[in-house]
Amino acid sequence: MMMVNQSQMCPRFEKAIEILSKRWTAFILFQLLSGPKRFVGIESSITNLSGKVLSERLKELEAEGLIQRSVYPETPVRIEYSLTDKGAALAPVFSVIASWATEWLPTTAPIPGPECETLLSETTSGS
Amino acid sequence: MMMVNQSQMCPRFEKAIEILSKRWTAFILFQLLSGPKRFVGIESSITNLSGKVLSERLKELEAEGLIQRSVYPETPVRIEYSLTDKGAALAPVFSVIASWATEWLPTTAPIPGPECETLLSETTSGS
DNA sequence: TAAATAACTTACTTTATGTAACAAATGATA
DNA sequence: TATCATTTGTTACATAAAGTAAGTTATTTA
Repeated sequence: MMMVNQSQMCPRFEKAIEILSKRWTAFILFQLLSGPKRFVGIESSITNLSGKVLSERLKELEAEGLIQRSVYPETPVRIEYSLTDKGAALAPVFSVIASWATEWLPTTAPIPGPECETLLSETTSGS
Repeated sequence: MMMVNQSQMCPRFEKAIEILSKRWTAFILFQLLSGPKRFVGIESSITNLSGKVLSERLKELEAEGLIQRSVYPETPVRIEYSLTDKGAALAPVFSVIASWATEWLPTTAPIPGPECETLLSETTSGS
């Protein structure tokens, strides 16, 4: 029997969705949008993300060319993760998602959290 | 010990990312962007998506108000899934992702697939 | 009554993720 | 030199999510 790629999608678009919809990757990328961060910094900023999976994701994202890993041999060693140009180019994606969330998701905040408007910093201006 | 929500993210934005980054949901929503589809139509258009998970996701998306389930009591019964206004409002998200993919992902097409440029237009010829 | 068809469900297997203890790397310090 | 403190991971094991394939329901036709 002949195996057929039945997807009607552009392979690059499909790949982009695969990257972004893998669990935790979008959160990790978003956290790095605001600047370089260390391992524990990312870990503690994302609820329920385990160090084990963060380690896997960081390797995957580095392999995809979305983030860069920089080692600073201080005492103790400091390792920073930052977005590459390719990764930083995803900013508009998060901006559009934020716009949609603002318009369509209920606010339902039992405890008032941080102001949403400020969270996307320089990317907040509508497209 | 006091439990603290350590996330620095806007709850609505976090929710949006959660929805979109759950496995298969983005693909399902994208498929519905081009118009209402039946269960098997969605299933066959997304490689490796099982009927079991599709069934779960469709219920979740309906519960979120992103899609609508319509029953047509014909012979045999026909059930169509379509985007609500809330769901259709996600179109720009996919558009921006597609732009990013076009600019930053390698084309690496061993077999030339469908033209990427046409895939996000509402006028895409249906399956 | 039985077949045909679409839309799911259920039981079971495989894969992904969470948890918590442990190892590797680094320079300061004894 | 050797040990220590600190950060960054990694490993072993348990739990949760997803894949597979057979079964169920509902309906009309024969």
